[in-house]
Amino acid sequence: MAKAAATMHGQRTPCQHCPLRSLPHFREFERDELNFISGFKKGELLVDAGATIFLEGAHSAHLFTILSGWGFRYKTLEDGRRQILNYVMPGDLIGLQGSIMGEMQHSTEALSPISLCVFERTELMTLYNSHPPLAFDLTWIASREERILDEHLLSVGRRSAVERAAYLIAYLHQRARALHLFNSSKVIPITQQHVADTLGLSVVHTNKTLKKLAARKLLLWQERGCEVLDGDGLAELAGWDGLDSGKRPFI
Amino acid sequence: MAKAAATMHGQRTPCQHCPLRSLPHFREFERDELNFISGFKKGELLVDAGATIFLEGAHSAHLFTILSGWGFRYKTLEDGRRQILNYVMPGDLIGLQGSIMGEMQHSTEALSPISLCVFERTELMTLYNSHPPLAFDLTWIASREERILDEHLLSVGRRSAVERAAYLIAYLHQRARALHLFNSSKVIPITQQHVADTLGLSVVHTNKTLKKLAARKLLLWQERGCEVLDGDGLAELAGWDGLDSGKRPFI
DNA sequence: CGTGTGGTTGAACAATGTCAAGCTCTGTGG
DNA sequence: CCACAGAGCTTGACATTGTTCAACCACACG
Repeated sequence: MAKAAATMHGQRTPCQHCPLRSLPHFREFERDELNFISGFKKGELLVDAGATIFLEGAHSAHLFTILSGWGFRYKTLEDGRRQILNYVMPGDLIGLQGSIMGEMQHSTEALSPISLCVFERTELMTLYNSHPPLAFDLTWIASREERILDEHLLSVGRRSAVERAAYLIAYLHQRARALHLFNSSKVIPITQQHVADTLGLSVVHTNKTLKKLAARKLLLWQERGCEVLDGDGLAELAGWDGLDSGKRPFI
Repeated sequence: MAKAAATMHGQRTPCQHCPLRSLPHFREFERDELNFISGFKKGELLVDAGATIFLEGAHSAHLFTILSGWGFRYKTLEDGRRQILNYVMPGDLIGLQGSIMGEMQHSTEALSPISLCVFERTELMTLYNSHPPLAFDLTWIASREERILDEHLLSVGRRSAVERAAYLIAYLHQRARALHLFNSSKVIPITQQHVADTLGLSVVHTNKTLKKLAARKLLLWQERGCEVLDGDGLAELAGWDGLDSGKRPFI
């Protein structure tokens, strides 16, 4: 199932030349902050599509920032039922929950090949001591995740199947677009099984639901993913206001 | 509908004698931290049952810690469908999301009379600058909320109606018990409408689902609330591991 | 060539929602 | 003290939504 290949490198991209920092989506950093983070970064990690980055129950010594690629966080029940909680994309810090509170209570898997910046959990407290604005950013990052989960919960709990699907695709589209991820592929690299497990639906019903959206010319389902034709139309159908457009911090 | 009565007091309970601090559930504080927080606290606020504490879209200048009472966070769709996101109880910090990120994107309402400690948003950065361990606690608090939302999402997305209901009641029971909230009443002060809006079900179906749990002698539905007969049984039925039993910080 | 993964479809069935009515409290005003 | 109204709970009949099962298809890959 999961090809668990992972390769560790020494530091390749220095934070000062991080390709993500030039995106208008992220806030600017002080030189001092940048230097600190560069020292905080221990190296880079490459994982294959399908690889598990974190497993529920683990106590990881590391946390990561996604440099490139797509992945998702999920939880499972004992009998195998799976719920996808959220998707991770470049600039996202993963493993913070586990680093702050101890044990990881969800798993994280790669949807595409992913490259990661590696940080060490034990050095987190140094960050809090020496760089209060970065500490604030960490709380900001956790609050943002909370906010997104609020919206997902509203979606799964109260939106109809069509609305839910429309919301999910609109959400992924907005995030990916802000990160300029559609320069090469234009396709969101998920299967209908992923959509089903995110929306709390069966694959069969998900398939029929996506067909309805395709019939309305809102999206197109390709091999290995989804192409968005009308992101605003999807958001409107879902009754969703869209994401914050302001700049956000990242570590 | 909402009786919006609220009364502001000067500081009544000094943080050094906060009744919550003596609970084994919370972590101990340094004298220095306690002094800082005591200065951070601007007063106390009393709100009636049914009152709205935060409204979606507002930019509140304050954040609060619950001293006593029950409440809940929720979001609504334009046509009125409501999703309850989580419940708030003594020791919970509310309004952090809004304080960190700007606008509040959910509402908060009191289930019972609530007393609140009042803090000012503008002084948050002082906390980050002067007390790194407290800053860490704030991130911890945000991460904890995230973790709870993860579990809720799993519940609403993948558990059956009976499992969901069992999980919710077990969850509320465990939290309230850890806070010694059942000394007086033994009853969780919610209506079946609240349960329905938390689980993403209709009230009618919720009623029938709760009857099944009552038939199994797991709980008892009273006027104005729910009494738990077998918390472990509920958790087991839901396939839920329960909350962390460790101490947690609070501000 | 097989084989596997992911997508598609229809039919039977189960879970949940909607509607409508009635019931039991509690609080309120006459 | 009684009548009434409203909130919350309960129940049954029926409609809708979503699930399960069982095929089958198309394509990529070894």
